[in-house]
Amino acid sequence: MKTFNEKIYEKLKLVPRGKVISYKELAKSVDSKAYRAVGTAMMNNKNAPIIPCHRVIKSNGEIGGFCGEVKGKKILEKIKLLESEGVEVVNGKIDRKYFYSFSS
DNA sequence: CCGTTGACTCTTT
DNA sequence: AAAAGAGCCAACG
Repeated sequence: MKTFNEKIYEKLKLVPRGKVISYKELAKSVDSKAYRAVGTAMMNNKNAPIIPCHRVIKSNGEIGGFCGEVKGKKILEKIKLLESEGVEVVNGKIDRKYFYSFSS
């Protein structure tokens, strides 16, 4: 039995470049509503290189607090640059059309 | 086993 | 529109 975070990682890895997904949708993809646990899994994520955490965002289209307004940290622009490769980031937010869905 | 915590989300004010 | 409160699940001590 894989742990919750493992399942989340698998799903997240399936998200194509230029697309993003919200915590809720990600949790739902694993048949759970643990959107909180999803975020915790990302924080704990030991598979950092294989997990595009920056591709996971909030449902309202904003980036997660992990790079939103971290004083002293400049990762904010780094994330925006990564998303700019395929996702149009407007005012620090992402359009719904860039949201990836597992329901095909 | 229970209480606290967290990269969240939804509803109401 | 912005802010606050309640609800949600999993991991840790």
